[in-house]
Amino acid sequence: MQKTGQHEKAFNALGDPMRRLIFEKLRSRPLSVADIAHGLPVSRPAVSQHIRILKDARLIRVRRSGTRNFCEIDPDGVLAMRIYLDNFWDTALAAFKTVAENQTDDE
Amino acid sequence: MQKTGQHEKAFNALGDPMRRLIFEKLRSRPLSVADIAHGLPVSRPAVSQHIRILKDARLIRVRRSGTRNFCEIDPDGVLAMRIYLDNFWDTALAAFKTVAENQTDDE
DNA sequence: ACTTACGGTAAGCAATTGCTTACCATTAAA
DNA sequence: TTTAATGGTAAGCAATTGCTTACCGTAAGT
Repeated sequence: MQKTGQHEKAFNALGDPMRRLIFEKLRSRPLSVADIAHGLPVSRPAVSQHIRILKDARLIRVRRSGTRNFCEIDPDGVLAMRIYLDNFWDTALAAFKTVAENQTDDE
Repeated sequence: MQKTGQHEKAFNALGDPMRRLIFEKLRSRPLSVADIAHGLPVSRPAVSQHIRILKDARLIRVRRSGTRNFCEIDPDGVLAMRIYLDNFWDTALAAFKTVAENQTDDE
């Protein structure tokens, strides 16, 4: 009973360029919200809102430390997308084969 | 020199629920535009517009046959996303390790 | 030639989304 | 305790996006 689409929210979250940018920033190391906002062409509250969406999609995790919120990649959401795409890939290629066979249906 | 982000358009395209639905419909077999629209809660022109975006993202291909346009999965866009995520996965996990090591920095 | 099926495009509208500026709460430093 | 740093949330606005209807072109069928 897999709860329909953990990947749905993830795709939705990464559908936005700014969120992909934030996601990329966290690729190599955890950063505080302010750190993330620094250098981005949007305000800090805007970043906060993006962070919530990324968190809901389980693409990042937020860990509080003092007054700062450190964000880091959450493997769960990333894995969900990988699994979905890997699975999609397999069935799509299988379908391709079937079509090819039916097309070369020659005996 | 990889041309910055073939995956960008793909993530953008799959960021929309209706486009994910269309994408899913094509998973097992090619379908005409009308076939895709049939059963969806939106008009056929709406489907046409989604198809263009999916095509631009190289997630689907369109092959004309008589008066019908058959859509099918394009492995290119899917592969681009897979490669991006696989790569992301690797570097993110490597970063996790580094953090863990520095955290247990006890001598 | 007429008609029907298929489907792309444009214009306009409605809903959603992303951003900003407030404002407030919490924690650490003075 | 006062002050500064950090950051979440709300309200409002602007831009984008997705949808519809209308229209037109092309290819098959009659």
